[in-house]
Amino acid sequence: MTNVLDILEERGFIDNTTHNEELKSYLDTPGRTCYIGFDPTGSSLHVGNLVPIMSLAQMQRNGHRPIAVVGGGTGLIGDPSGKTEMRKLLTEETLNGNAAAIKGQLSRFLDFSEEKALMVNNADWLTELKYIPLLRDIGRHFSINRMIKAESYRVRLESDEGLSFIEFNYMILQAYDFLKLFTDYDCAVQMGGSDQWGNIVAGVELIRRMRGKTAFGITFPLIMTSSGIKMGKTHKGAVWLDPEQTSPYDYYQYWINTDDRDVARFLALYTFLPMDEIRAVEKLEGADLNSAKIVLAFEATRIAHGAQEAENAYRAAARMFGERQVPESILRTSTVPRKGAGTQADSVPTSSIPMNRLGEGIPLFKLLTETGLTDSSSASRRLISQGGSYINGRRIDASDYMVTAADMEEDAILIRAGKKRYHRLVAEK
RNA sequence: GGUGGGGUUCCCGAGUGGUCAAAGGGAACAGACUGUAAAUCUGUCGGCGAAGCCUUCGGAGGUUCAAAUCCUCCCCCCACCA
Repeated sequence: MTNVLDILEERGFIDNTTHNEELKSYLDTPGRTCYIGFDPTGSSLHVGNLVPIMSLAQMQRNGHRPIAVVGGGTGLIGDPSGKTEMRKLLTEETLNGNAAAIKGQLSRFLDFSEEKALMVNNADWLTELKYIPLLRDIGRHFSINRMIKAESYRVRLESDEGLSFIEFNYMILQAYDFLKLFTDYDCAVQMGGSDQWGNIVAGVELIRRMRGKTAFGITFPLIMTSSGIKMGKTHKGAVWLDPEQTSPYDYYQYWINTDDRDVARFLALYTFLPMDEIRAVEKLEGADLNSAKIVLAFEATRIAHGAQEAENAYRAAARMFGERQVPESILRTSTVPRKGAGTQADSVPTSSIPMNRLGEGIPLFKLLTETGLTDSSSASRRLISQGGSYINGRRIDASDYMVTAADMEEDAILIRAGKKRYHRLVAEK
């Protein structure tokens, strides 16, 4: 069980592969090169991108060389796959900025030293292409008859939205990417989400036609939570890897709130913990299952933001929700703190408030809005009247409650809205 | 270009002159129950320091005591035809 393909399979990464047996033996030799394209349509990757990222990391940990292709060139076109409508076209500037940001984030997951992993931007070659030579050299290998049968195009051809010519070319460019990487980096494996199947196969075939060699494709399943939501989505939008957009504490909390049914599956996908430990998690329930969630959250945060941030988030959560000792027997390889790491408040959203304002007293409903815990005074009143507002853990149900210096506890006031949202107020001297 | 149908509060979707801050569902939020889970039940779900007031039904005007609802122009979407 050392072949990466088996590992990926076992951990739930595989949706489909091209010529599975050949691929497997191809990967028996270490030092193979594989790639995944990342769309630079945003300035940050998010939890939904984690499966591709982790698969590259698994590849690297098992002796192969991953290439992350930032789609600076294809991003100028817009992939119609899996989209019901045409994407807005982005400017080259924006795309380049995004590409740079994404590179930074990937380096958390992959070791780029000594070219153990590579990052390239397909804008480097795609923007150089000349139309006529492209048509003559590449275009002639593509059959329109075949292309329009591809799921991604068919959906759009049948829809009211239609498919623009620019999008129709996307497949050709992605196939060209694969050919280019195959030629320049000896990269014979492309991976991607299941919606990429058509694009990947197009590349595999292009390589066979033009080089007479076999290249391979692997696709990942679309990960949904058991409650039927796309992975990494919350009502507030995506869960980002950029700590500026999603704080490590919120990131940790996202994982803590994992549905019971998903814990083991997510541990396999989103951590590097050994499978035999993870399988044991499937039998856990109740409090122990919550311990497993702590490990999941800790590991996921550690991988994305580093050990320090993970520990801060752990301690902040312990302070807010009470500390739970993670038993040694559960996922023992994890470096999660197990013996009372203590608590800390730094990771909880904190703001300061002038002492004199506290002297006069501030209505609680105003403070709730100021700290961002509610959107309006009306919402605050609602919250208070429903018994969802707390100061230092004590429920406040007087809608006209005045917050004063008397509410200070250890130089701070901890305001809570509902069960999970906290804000800490520190007095300015 | 022609003809017909639409654009409603976060989403879907009712509403065709007052009783509409606007049915119903979903999402969300709070409470209870729990394990910071799920399911369930209850409540809430435009804004404003209560009554009351203010803003909202694609945009701009108009008719009317009164408009999401009627009229005019404009923008956008869809269907069929060309």
